[in-house]
Amino acid sequence: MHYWLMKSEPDVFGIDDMQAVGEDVWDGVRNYQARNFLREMKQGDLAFFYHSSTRPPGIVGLVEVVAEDIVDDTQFDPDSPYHDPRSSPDNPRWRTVRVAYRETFRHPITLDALKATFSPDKLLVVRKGNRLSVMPVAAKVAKRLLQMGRA
DNA sequence: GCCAACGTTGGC
DNA sequence: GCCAACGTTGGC
Repeated sequence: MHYWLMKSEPDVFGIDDMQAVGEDVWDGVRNYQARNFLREMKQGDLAFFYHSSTRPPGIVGLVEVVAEDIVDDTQFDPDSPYHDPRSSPDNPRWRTVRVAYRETFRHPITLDALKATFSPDKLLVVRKGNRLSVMPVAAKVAKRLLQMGRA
């Protein structure tokens, strides 16, 4: 079982939306490095839900991977902001996972707290200039994050 | 709203 | 294959 971190803008889709829908396809990722991490995800993996482009940014909850290797249909939708005209249904360029809401942390972990607790080589999201929207989290770090969030 | 960081595109 | 221009992310 592996841990991950996934970013979302609460103005677009936040942890409350995640809780409301219960389950959702994590669509809209259009970065190859992030997609490669999505491809590595397995059913049962847990992902920290991170709010970006908000004040304060930080980890707010937890979701679980419930289905692997899902085609992101928004790539074929001309009306979608995630439309990719160069991807073909025969060979979809963007695949993702389906996730289910698990919990909202009693104590959201702000980016400031993350920076104070973890060095950039331990937790990628605190690295300056990091723009990855999906990234792995080491088990040891994940355990600590769960403690902090649930405290 | 600004701007640093950095991924992508396209001309050559 | 290089690299300048451009677009996007995301913290502040």
